[in-house]
Amino acid sequence: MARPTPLSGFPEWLPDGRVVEQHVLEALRRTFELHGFAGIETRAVEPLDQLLRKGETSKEVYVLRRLQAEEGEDASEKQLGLHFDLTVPFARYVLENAGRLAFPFKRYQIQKVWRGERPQEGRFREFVQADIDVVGAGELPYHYEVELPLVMAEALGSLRAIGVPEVRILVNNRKVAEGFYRGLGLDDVEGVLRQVDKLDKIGPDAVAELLVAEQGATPEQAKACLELAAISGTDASVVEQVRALAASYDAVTDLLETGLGELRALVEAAARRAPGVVVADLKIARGLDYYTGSVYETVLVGHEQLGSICSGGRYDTLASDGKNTYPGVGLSIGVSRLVSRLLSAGLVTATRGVPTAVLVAVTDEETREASDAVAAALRARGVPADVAPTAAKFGKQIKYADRRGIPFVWFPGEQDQVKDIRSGDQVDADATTWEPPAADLWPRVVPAGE
RNA sequence: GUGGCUAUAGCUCAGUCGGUAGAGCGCCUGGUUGUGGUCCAGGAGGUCGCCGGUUCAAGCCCGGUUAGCCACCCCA
Repeated sequence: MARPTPLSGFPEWLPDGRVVEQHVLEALRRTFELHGFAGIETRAVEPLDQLLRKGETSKEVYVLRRLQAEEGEDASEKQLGLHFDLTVPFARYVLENAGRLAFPFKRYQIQKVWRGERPQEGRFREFVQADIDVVGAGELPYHYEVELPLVMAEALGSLRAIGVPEVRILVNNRKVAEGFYRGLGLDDVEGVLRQVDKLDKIGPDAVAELLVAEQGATPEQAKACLELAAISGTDASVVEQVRALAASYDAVTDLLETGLGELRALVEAAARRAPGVVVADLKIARGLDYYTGSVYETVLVGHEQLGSICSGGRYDTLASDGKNTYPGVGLSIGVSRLVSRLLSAGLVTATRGVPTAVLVAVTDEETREASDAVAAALRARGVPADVAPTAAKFGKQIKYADRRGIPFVWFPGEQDQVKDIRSGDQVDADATTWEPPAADLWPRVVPAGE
């Protein structure tokens, strides 16, 4: 078979990259569980009509079909698509299991998702998301909108030790934006948000033009939108700035006041519990139209161009079965986006790509069993050990270990010896008692350069 | 979905005016008694993405196609 070419947008890591990814996944899972989130996994597919409820995303959904599907089979059976996020499957799961779940229900979910996008750096067609959501039955207290981003701050903060840069969680509140725009007399809130969202890419002048041309705003309304978008800060003073701005345009509404109250609570709590991490930023819009309260977007400091690595928000109707509605709030980390940057920018590295801590050399094939016995004795005590593939010259066997990052080579004999191939130190050793230093026992993930 | 760029050794790339293919790194072997990395010597490895056209002659020019990268869109 000819050598296959890589498929763009379907990332695969080499073993040492996988070590990094798994460390990240483990760290996230641990933080989520420390905060009481229960883990679930949902199937990879959902009925197509469920997936399409979000509207615009339809083009991105991969549909599933049997290769030999009969003509007309698709019509009689329910069409299936691969899920493109974890929120839609979760909503379906909540409805399906509502009678067996206890609300408010806190869950985390770490799975692959698929999107038919044009790939780019940090943008994939198959990638891993790590979601946390809290969903209530009928109602959901506001304080969860404060707590969830702080859980994510803690989860991402736990990765600082391996070299992950600082994060900044930018927050806004849909009620603030909507209340402000409506107060100005702009009723196409979605449209305005979409234009304002381009601020970082095309600049304020171009956004102002778009607001006038596309949204039918007056130049003064456009100016007000830009002034709102320019407000940001880490304390409650942003609330006063917004209120003053709205007053100056006579655009104060009840909705705006409600949103400002919520934003203030979030910023104040965050300032106490995770100082400097959460920043109120009134230009954060989020394209998704189902958010109804707080919205969140997270950037890696120094890697802002990568885009958001963790986003989410509050939605009043995560799910609804007609009789009951289930409001929720959640965030999702783009694990693949994060890990791909950690690896490509050389921020984080694994000490080795194989688990093996000790390579047991083979003197000759007649005594391979003795080498196997050494490896077995090491493994029995929890030391990952491998046996050399051939009884090649010891130089080659050492090289075999070196190329894989295996730190120790064991030489069986009258008196067994073990060599630390980094230092060259070689000492007598006994397979029933010898242990490598704790730091060498398993591969570790460390900041690059250490 | 729209637009731009690219495609040569395992990797990163060079290849002039169109004249049958190069470097560095990596890999293999050797430098005597079974201990790697440095150094030295030697070696293997290419359908120049694919299909067609122009030409005496194409890696190079032209058309198509596929794939990759980047930007837009959107988003993790």
